[in-house]
Amino acid sequence: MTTNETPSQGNFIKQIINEHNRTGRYAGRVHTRFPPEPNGYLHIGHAKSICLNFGLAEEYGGKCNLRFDDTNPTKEEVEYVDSIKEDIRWLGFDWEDREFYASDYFETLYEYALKLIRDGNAFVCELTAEQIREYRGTLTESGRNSPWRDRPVEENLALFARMRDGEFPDGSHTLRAKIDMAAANLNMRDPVMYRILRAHHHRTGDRWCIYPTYDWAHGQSDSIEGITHSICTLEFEDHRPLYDWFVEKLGIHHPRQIEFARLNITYTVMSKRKLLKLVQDRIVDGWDDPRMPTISGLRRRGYTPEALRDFSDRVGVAKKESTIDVALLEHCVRLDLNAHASRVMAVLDPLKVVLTNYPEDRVEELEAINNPEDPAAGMRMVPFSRELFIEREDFMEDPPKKFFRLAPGREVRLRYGYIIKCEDVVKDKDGNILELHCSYDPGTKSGMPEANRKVKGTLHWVSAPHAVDAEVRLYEQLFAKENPDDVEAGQDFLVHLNPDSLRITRAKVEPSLAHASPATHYQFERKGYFTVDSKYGRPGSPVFNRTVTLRDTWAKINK
RNA sequence: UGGGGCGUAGCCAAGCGGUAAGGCAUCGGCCUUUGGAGCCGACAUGCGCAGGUUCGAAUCCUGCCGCCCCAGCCA
Repeated sequence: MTTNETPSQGNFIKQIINEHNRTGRYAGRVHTRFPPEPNGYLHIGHAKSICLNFGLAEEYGGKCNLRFDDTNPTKEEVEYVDSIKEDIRWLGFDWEDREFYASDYFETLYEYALKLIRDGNAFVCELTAEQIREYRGTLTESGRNSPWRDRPVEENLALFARMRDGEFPDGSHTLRAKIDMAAANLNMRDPVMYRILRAHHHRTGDRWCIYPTYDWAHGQSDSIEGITHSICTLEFEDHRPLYDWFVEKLGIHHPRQIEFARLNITYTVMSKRKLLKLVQDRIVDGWDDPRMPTISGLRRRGYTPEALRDFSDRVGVAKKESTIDVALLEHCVRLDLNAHASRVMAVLDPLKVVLTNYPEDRVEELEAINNPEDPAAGMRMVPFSRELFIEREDFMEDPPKKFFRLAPGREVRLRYGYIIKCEDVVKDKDGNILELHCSYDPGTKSGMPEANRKVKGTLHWVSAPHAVDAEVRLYEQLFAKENPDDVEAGQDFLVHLNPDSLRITRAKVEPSLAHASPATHYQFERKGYFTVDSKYGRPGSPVFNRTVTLRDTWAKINK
C-alpha cells in the first residue's frame, strides 16, 4: 500500500511520509529502524515504538532495521541485547538479517570525524567536563568559545589520533563540533563528539578508548543504513538541527527525523531508570515480574502479542504528551483472551458445600464448554460429586437486595451441573462459617428439561475430592496513585507503591489444570484471565498469574 | 526573562475554511446456565482564552494564558 491517493489519511507521521512519496524525496522508499540502547529491558513504551516502526515499514512496503545504539559501554550488556531481541520476536516482528549496532560503525564514524576536522568543523578540546559546562553558558546567556577552538587542522588531527591511541587519560580531551557557542539551541554550542573512556565494550572489547556520543553517532548510523524516516521521541526535537548539521557537513544521505510523544500509562512508571531501581531494590522479582510494564513482565503476566499490538494501534501517534488510561490496556487483553482462552473452573477462596441428598460415592462427569466464543474449542468433562468447593464470596448469610448468589434458603445454579438450595450453615464456636449443607434437585442437571428453570445466579465450583491445589497470584497495579511521579518535595515515586500489588492464594482448581503448561492462558469462569507462570510452579502443582479480572458489574454495584 | 514543542469530552484521538469521526471510561436498556461476552442507546451548541478576517473558523491572522523539553564527556 503505497498510498498516493489519500495523502491526508492517518497520523501525522504517515502524512509526512505520504508527502515525501508524493514529491519523490526518497523515491518512494520507506526504511525505518528501532534503535534501543541495550541498557535495560524493553517496556510497553518501546512496544509502541516497535509497532510503529515495523508497522510503517510493512504498510509502505519497506524495511525496518534493528539497531542497538551501543555507544556507552559503561551501561550496556549482552544480557540486555538478548532480552531485547527475544521481546521483539515475541511481539511478532522480524528484522531478518538487519541486526545492526552503532558499534559496527565506529571506524566509519572515526573517518567522518576526520573529515569534519579537516574541513575545520571539529576540534580537540582540553577543557574539563566542568569547564565545558561553564563555557556552555545558560539558557538565556550565550556561551564562550573554548580556548582550544581555533587550533590548526594538523594539530587537531594529530591530537585526535593520539586520543584514539590511548595517550591521554580518561576525560582529559574531547573532540567537539565547531558550530556556534551563541546558538539559542544549546545542542549547537560545540557539542562533544568523542570522549575518552577506558571501558570494556560488549562488542568491540578493548579496541577503543574513545567512544562517540549518542548525538554524534545516531544520525550518522541512520544515514549509513539508508534510513528514510528516523522516528524518535519528543525530547530529541531540539537535537534535530544538530543531526541535520552533521549530515549536511558530511554530505551523506539525509534521513528525516520525526518526533512523537512517548507512551505513558496510568498507575505505572515507564522510565528505565525507575524500572531499574525497582529491580535493584528487589521491590519486584526481576525485570519480568508480572507487575512490571516491561514486555517480559507483561508476557509473564499473561498479556499476548496480539493484545499489545492492538493496544499500540489504539493509543494513536501524536505529539501531545499524554497518559493512557490503563483500562484501555486491560480492555485489549480481555478482547484477545475472551476470544482465545479456554474456560475452566477454579475456586480462589474455597468454601465447602455438602450436597446432603447426593449419594456418598457417586461421581458424575459433566460436559463443559471450553469456549463459548469458539465452538471449535470443543468440550471437556468435569467431575461432580457430593462435596464441592464454591467461592466464599458467593455465599452471604444476610444478603443485600441485588445479591444473586447463595444464601440460606436460596437456590442457585452450579455451572454445567444442578440447581442447589442452601439448607443449613455450619459454623464453629466463634461463628465462622465452616461449610454449607445444601440439597440438589436431581431433575435440574444441565441439559434436562427442568434445568431451564429461572434461578438468579450461576456459580462456578470444583469437586472437592478431585480438586487440584494450586497457587494463584492476584496482581493489582504496582502503584496506588494514577501518576506515581506526583510526589511532594523530597519524596520519590516509591512512596506510591501499592502494598497490595501481589496477593498469593491457595486455590482449588479443576483436575484438567494439574498439568497445564507454562504460558497457557485460561479464563477462570467468573473470576478473570489467568496464565500459567513460566518461572515458578511444577508439573502437578501449577502457579497461575492473574492477567486481568473479568469486568465485574457486581463489584460496581457494591461501590 | 533564550530556544524547541504541545493545548479538541474523564483518558486518548480524527479533523487541514462548509457547520465536531472513532476508541476507552461512564450511564441506561436488551440478551445471557460466566453479574463475562454480545447487542442497542446516551455522552463536546463545543475545540485553552480574547479579538480579527470570512456568507461561513477547531481549521486563517493577531495577542494572551497554560503545560512539557533543553544548560551529561547519558541515550
